[in-house]
Amino acid sequence: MPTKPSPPAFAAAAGRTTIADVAEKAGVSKATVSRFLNRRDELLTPEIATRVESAIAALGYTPSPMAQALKRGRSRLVGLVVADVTNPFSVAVLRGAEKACQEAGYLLMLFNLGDDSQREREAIQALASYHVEGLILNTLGRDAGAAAAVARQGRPVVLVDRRHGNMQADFVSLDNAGAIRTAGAHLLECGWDELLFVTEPSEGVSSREERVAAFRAFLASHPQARGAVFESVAGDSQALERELQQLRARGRRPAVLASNAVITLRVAAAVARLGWNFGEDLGFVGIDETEWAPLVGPGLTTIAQPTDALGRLATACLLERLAGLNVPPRQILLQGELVVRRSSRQA
Amino acid sequence: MPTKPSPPAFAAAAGRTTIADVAEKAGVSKATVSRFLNRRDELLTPEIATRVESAIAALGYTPSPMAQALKRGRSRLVGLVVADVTNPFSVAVLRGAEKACQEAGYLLMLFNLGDDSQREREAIQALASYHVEGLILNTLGRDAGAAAAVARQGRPVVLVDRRHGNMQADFVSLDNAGAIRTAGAHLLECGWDELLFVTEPSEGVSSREERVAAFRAFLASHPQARGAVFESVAGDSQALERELQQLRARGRRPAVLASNAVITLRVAAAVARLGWNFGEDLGFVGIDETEWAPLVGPGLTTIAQPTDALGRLATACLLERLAGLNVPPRQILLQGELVVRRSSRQA
DNA sequence: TTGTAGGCGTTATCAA
DNA sequence: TTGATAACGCCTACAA
Repeated sequence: MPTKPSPPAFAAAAGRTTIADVAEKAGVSKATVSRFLNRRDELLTPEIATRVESAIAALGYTPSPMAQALKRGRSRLVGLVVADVTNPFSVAVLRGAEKACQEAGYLLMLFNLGDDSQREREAIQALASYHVEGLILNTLGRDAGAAAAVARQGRPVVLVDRRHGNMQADFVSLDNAGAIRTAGAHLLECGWDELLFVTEPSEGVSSREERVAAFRAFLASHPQARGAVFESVAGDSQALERELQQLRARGRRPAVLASNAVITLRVAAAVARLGWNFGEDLGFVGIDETEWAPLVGPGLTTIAQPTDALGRLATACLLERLAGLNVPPRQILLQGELVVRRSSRQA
Repeated sequence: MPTKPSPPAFAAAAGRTTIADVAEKAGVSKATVSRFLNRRDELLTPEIATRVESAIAALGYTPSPMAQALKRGRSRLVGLVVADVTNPFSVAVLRGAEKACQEAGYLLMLFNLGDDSQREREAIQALASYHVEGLILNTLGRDAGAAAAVARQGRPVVLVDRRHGNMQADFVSLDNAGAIRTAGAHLLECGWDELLFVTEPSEGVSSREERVAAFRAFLASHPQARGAVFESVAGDSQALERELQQLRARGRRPAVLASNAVITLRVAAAVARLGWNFGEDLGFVGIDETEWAPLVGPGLTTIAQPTDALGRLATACLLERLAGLNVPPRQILLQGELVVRRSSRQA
């Protein structure tokens, strides 16, 4: 009994077309096809080159990135780990990073932690196992081990918005101190002088800590302003309302500086429940520009983060490292932009 | 001069530890390790099993998914293509899908089109080249070819929210007609009887078309209501304002039904510019629940889509197909939930 | 300039 | 029950 004579043909039909198929069709060796693909410069006979070229076209051949990765150790994959995709800031950064990756011929593999910082190690390992060439991290970095291990393997890591304890890596972020100063100065200029900085509990998130510290520093250097810090926890809206009432009892020109969009949402909800009006009963500036900021109350003044640039720069840093750049960890801080609306209007 | 005697040691240090390292350490063959990993049932000598086990633990070995994918043709990767990550609906679906994937031991590879439908083919090919086992598509499907090719290769495709012309595939979506009926009936009950359905130009997006058609059907079956459809294009806010003014001129109880969150944003902006109040000058219901809906004006009534369930079900469909389920394309329609706020309040 | 052969890390087939 | 060995699709010395 003759065994089936056509296992290769069958395989080709079922699977995708491989370099061997191209080689056969062109009547050359696999090596020649590979060379044609990678280093066209290495003078191939024009005739052979065209033969290979048309075979590739005819078969619609594309190299398998997985096989390439396996062989060369490079995958043209960049891993992006986000603490929470639900966060518009992260999504905006993601888009910037994605564009930059695309332009450089890289593919972005996204891993979302869903705000479960336990999963960070798992995420990094998963990504590493797919041989991502580098990592962009917008995470807590509670578990320094995983990222450090990747870095030690010589794969560059870039941190966005959140530093990781002692990790040595490029870092790209909003200039938090500058943003706070801008916001605070704006509020003061508009006559709001009893300030409350509302933030999520810092829980080790560096950007939150930096913003609080910057706010305190701002107060110290502006004696004409009075201010306090309030940590708003997720479930407890009553505490926030009480705090706002006390704030208003303290001064005639009270204002809130919200440390991010999540807090802005909470403050806006509380203000609605209290029946107050932004820009009259309470001044307001929030970090993070959102599509809905113009629509809440009379419009909310915000500090817009350069999210697209953050994503692009993070990617750029990564690609430079990939290209061999070997300098100490860099820190890139970008300015926020004040978007004035009526929540901070002059008295 | 002796050449370096330890290329393997070096390679192991620089790269990751491989199955060969484990085999060596345990004093067995690679095949045995592989068997231990995959089919523990195939009775291994307990002693060998433990030896392998501890070698794996000692080395911290994890199999390389890429090598596995290369060998078995399966990658434990699911591809998700989104027309626009900026869309909160897509992100919410993404989260649901991601959870389901994680639970099943799959990794989600995200590709974002950035609303550039030209890139769909490119996205699908990129994903396919990484041997994703299946595809979840939340896209226009203008270019039927790419997805169809994947499907033809026996890789399941699931469509979310948007159908693709003639493509035969599982489809998971909001029950658009039901949602429109619910919203319309609610407005009528509350006394709003001069309706305007505002939508983005349909541009071949099936969900948009279905919603418009459902609205027309609703009008036809409710003679007491009067209504019209308005297509709002991205840049032209003036046209929308004019339309709203005409609407209000037509009837004493005018209301808008917004076909999604993008439109809700535009309508809210127009209403703010006109100085109107939702729930007084204009009734309102919008499809898509958002975090900011409670904060705009007196609170916006919405139809919340079961985004998490959509994502999970899409994944479930995919996994069933992967497991060999072979039935004709299914269509899974989920109900939306009416979230009543004051924008639709009774006269 | 082109082809042969070996190996990347796995799994699967076949002997032993 | 275990171990060689040959692929998977690709790249790259090295040889021709």
